[in-house]
Amino acid sequence: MSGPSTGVLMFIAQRHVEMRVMEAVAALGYDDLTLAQARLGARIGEEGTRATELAEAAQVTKQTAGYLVDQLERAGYVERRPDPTDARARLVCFTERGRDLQRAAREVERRVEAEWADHLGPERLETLRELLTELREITDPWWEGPPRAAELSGAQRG
Amino acid sequence: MSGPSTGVLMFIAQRHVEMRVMEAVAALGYDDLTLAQARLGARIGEEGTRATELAEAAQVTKQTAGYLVDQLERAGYVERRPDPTDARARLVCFTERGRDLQRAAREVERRVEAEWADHLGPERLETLRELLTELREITDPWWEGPPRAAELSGAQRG
DNA sequence: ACACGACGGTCAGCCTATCTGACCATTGTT
DNA sequence: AACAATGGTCAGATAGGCTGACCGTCGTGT
Repeated sequence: MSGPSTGVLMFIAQRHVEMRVMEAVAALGYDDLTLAQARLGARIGEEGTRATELAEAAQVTKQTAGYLVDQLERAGYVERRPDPTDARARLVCFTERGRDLQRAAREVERRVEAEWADHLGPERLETLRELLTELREITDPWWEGPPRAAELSGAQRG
Repeated sequence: MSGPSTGVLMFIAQRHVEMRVMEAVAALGYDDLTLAQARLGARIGEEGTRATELAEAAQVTKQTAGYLVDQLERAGYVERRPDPTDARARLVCFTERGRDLQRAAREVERRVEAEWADHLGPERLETLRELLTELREITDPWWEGPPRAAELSGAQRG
C-alpha cells in the first residue's frame, strides 16, 4: 500500500482521457470548446436535458451551467427549446453540429479504452470497469439515475 | 460495455475522495485552502520541492504554481527556502502547520480507502490499485519519478 | 574562460469558470 | 387563492488558469 493514493491514480488516468479527447476533437476542427463546456455537454441526453439537471450532474451551480450552455449555444453545439411539459423550464438539445461532436468524442474515448485493453488485457480492463462501477455506489452522490425527488440535494450546492 | 466511460467512472470516484478530504480538513479548522492549493500542496515532498517540479506534477504552468505557492505561504502552510544546490531555485517546504494539515489529509484518505475496502473487499481494492498503477505507465506523462532531464516536456506547457 | 542556450522563477495582463445573492415566473399543493 | 418549491436569469466578485516578456543563474562546448 505505497505510492500515490488510489484517488490520485484515478486522477491521472482520468485526466489523460480528457486531454486526449480534447486534443483529438480540437484537431478535427472543434477548436473552440473548453473543458468545462465539454464536461457539461457530455451530460446532455438524446431528448434534451434541463439546465438544472446538467448542473447537478456536472456538480456546478445552475448559474454556472447556464453560463456554459450560453457558450455552447453561441458556438452552435446546442439550442434551448421550451420544455412542453413545464413553461418554466427549457430543454438543452444538441444541434446537428453538436451531435457530430459527440460522436467524434465517443470515438476517441473508444480508441483510448482500446489502448487500455491492449495494455492490461481485455478481461482485466473489464474487471477495472466492474470495480469502478461498484465503487460508484458509494461515491456518486447521484447514484441510480437522476434522483428527481432527492432528499440528498440541498438548495443549490452546499 | 455500456454505461459511463471508464474515464467518467474514475472521475466520479476521484472527485469523491477530493471532496471528502476538503470537507474533513475544513471541519478541522483548515477552512482557508482551496482545491487548487491542495492539489499542489499534495505534491510537496519531505525535503521540499521546487516550484517548477510542483507545476509539472500538478499539470499547471510555473506561473500558476507560483501563484498558488504564494497563497499557501501567506496562509502559513509552506515557506520558500533557498535551494543550497542551485542559486536560481527555491525549495517550497512545509511549515509545522503545513505538516499537520498533510497528516490530517492523509488520515482522511486512509479512511475513505478503508470504506472502499469494506465495500469491495480488501483484495479487490488491491486489484483496483494494481490495475490503476499499471495504467499509469501509459497515461502519466511524468511516469517513473520526476524526470529531471525529460525529453518529453516542451517549453512551458504544450 | 567565457559565451550562450537552457532553466528556475517572477511580473503583468488577460480570460474562463466558478461562486453567492437577489430576483422573476411558473407550478403544484394545501 | 395563497404560498412554498422549482427552473432559470441577472449582477457582481474572485480564483485559477493561460500567454508573453523578462531577469538571474547554471552548465556545456569550444
